[in-house]
Amino acid sequence: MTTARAPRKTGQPGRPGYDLDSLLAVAVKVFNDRGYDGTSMEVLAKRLGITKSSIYHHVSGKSELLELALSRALNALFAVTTEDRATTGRYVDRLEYLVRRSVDILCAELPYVTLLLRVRGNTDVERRALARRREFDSFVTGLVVAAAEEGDLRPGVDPALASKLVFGTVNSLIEWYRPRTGGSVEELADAVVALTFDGLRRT
Amino acid sequence: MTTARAPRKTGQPGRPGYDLDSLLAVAVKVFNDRGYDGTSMEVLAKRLGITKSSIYHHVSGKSELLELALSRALNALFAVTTEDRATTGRYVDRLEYLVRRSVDILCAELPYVTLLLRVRGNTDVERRALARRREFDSFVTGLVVAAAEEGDLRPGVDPALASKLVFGTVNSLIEWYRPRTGGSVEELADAVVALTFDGLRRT
DNA sequence: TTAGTAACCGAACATTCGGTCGTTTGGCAA
DNA sequence: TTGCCAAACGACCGAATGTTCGGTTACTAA
Repeated sequence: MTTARAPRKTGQPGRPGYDLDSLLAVAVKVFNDRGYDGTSMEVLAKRLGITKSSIYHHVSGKSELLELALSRALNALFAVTTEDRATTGRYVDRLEYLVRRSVDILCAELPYVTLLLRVRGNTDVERRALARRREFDSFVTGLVVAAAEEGDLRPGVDPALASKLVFGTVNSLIEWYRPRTGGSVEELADAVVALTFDGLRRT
Repeated sequence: MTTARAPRKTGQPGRPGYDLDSLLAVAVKVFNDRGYDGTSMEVLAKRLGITKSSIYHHVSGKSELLELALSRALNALFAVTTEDRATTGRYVDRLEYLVRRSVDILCAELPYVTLLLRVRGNTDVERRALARRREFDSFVTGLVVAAAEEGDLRPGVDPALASKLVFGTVNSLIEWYRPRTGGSVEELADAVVALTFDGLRRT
């Protein structure tokens, strides 16, 4: 569990070892295991199988690792908001599409999104990420409000509350979803949409 | 924001100041703001308005603060599992009751439950808390499975998945719920039950 | 006034933290 | 073989961390 050697790289000149991407992947995994603040460069190095100082060859510091990871998650999420089916058609349908695609991205970029959803705002890097995340949230809330105005939502549901709860459901996937445990991502997205839109109880 | 003096205490002998409960309340708030690992005894002392060393008069160390807080949250949650309406009647109704009461407790003990839901398992204290939390989760899953067997759930819903999603929804409250922002806790519990059991879409 | 008591203080401590530096290693192309 | 270069190394640094300890302060009850 301590050392986990043998990265990658082929063909290129220079000594073989980690490149930025493969190093980041390991780092994010460790950050999720122990929390960002709970992860020292020392234990990170140990899990990488290299020394502390070697990490600084790839990255300027601990916070850059965080920034790279958070950007990746945020870019993936924001990309959805400009997709065709998220910007045209009835708003319920846009909303359903957004929920579905969010599940996709959450699963595809699981470690990065996990890290994003746990950011507290202690540093500038974290605060910037939180600001972008709020942007995404307000896009979602806008969809729910518009869907309610179009009369496609169950009456009596507060749109602001509903959007928080729905994306609470989606985001809670990071607490337990692990790839390759039976069933495709599409089936999972179906289940999430079914539950959030039609509910649990037999009708 | 730095110093936040003036605790409480009356009548009793001894110098006035924090007692364990009032100190713990502040500590948990800070832990939630910055994360447990991201909170040093120094900044904690500053927010308490006393010195680092004074904290050790009330508590044996940082980890005891965490343990006290986590126990409080877990005890509150487990208390529900032995209540009458959670152990008798049709299983859907038990489940609905449990969801409703979980919302209550989440709101009533918000800081403590928030801390609990963010534990990563870095130390023994955290791992013990995670183990007790898993116990609670399996109680919930048991209810969902039984409700499905009684035929009260929408067909085609995987019980294990459903229980994870429903409690994902409930637990996501900690991300945004703040006391006294319009509406009682009961109304919130109603909304959560309505959404999880009947869904978002107009029927 | 005097005890008793609960809370607080300040200076120190060993350890761990994130980060720097100059040097070495291993694979490629010429 | 040579030269290049990306990657890794080990020793070190100042600052921050959690904790300890002996002493002080402010209140109550007698």
